[in-house]
Amino acid sequence: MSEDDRAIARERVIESMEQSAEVYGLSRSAGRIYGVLYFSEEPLSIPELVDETGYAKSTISNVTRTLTRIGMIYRRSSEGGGRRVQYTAEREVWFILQDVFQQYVQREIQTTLRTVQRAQAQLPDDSKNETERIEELRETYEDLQEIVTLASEFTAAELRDALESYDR
Amino acid sequence: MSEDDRAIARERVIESMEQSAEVYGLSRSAGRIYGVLYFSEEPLSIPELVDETGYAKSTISNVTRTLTRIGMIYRRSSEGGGRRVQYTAEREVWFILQDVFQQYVQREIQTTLRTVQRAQAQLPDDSKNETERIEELRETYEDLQEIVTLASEFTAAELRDALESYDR
DNA sequence: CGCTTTGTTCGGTACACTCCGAACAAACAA
DNA sequence: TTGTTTGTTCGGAGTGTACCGAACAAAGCG
Repeated sequence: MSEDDRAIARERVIESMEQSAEVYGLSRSAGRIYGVLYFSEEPLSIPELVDETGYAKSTISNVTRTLTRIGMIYRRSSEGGGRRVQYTAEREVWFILQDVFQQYVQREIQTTLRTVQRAQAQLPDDSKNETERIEELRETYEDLQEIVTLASEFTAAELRDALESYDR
Repeated sequence: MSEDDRAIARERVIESMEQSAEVYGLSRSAGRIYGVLYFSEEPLSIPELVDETGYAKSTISNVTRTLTRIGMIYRRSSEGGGRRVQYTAEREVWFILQDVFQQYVQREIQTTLRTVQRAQAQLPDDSKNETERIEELRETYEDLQEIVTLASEFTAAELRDALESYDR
């Protein structure tokens, strides 16, 4: 098993992370930067990330900021006392997915639900077309909110177990 | 309760759908077109959708195609025998979310899992850094795949019930 | 057969987004 | 102090996407 083979396998997985990043609304560079940090043994600084990824310093700076904001990587204010900033990856993918879920899906469901509830409050229940539709929407979104809220409190294993053991 | 109030409530909800569409990777126009169809009592043709939404005919044509492809709306080859194509909305929001899930999330998880499995197969288990990381990834993604597969077979109510009644 | 209506396709414009490089700020080293 | 390293910010080039209008195809109606 050569070092080359390991590097190739690593590269494939990182490419896959670039792909996934796009699916989750991030840039390819974000996927690569995360991937490099994911496989790195030690924390990396911005210049080191420039070397590893080939991206410009400014790109690294901007992308690390957003990755830090959404909790995919962590920023440590240097450990040698120097000015260098160090980054490490959150390696629990499940945590990351929960965060993305929370920030995008859950938020979207909540605002939609609020809009629907407000719209419904201003309408009478005279079963006109709009009124019925809005009622249906509200019910669905209340279910959704409950599901997402519960799911975000589970670990992946618990969630899997809950679904596998559920008897209809 | 005036017709105006109803129209205003309707408009608010449709705006919310435009927003949601963007979250799910669709265009705003897709959200509005779906929303108009969602509230419409009868099926609508392309010219009618042009009137209702203000979008250009070509935009309606393109967007209805993609909405039809992903199952958010249905296309009926005219019911008066004429050439007009009629569109109706899928009103079960849960079905739509399942489809989106299936097409985007599930697919992404599957390709990632395949990549990780292939990478792992080419590496020995000598517990080097890359090898460990890839093993962790594989486990997480196997859990994820199982969760998503199971969840996509549930109705919203069942899923909610499964989570609510699960005792850790 | 024209003429109208409907729907698709194609080229173009406007806009947002990604990434780069340069300029700048801040801290350390000599 | 001056020079060097690190990190952020800003302007711009390149690219993709949404949407529009025009041209075109296809079908019904006189």
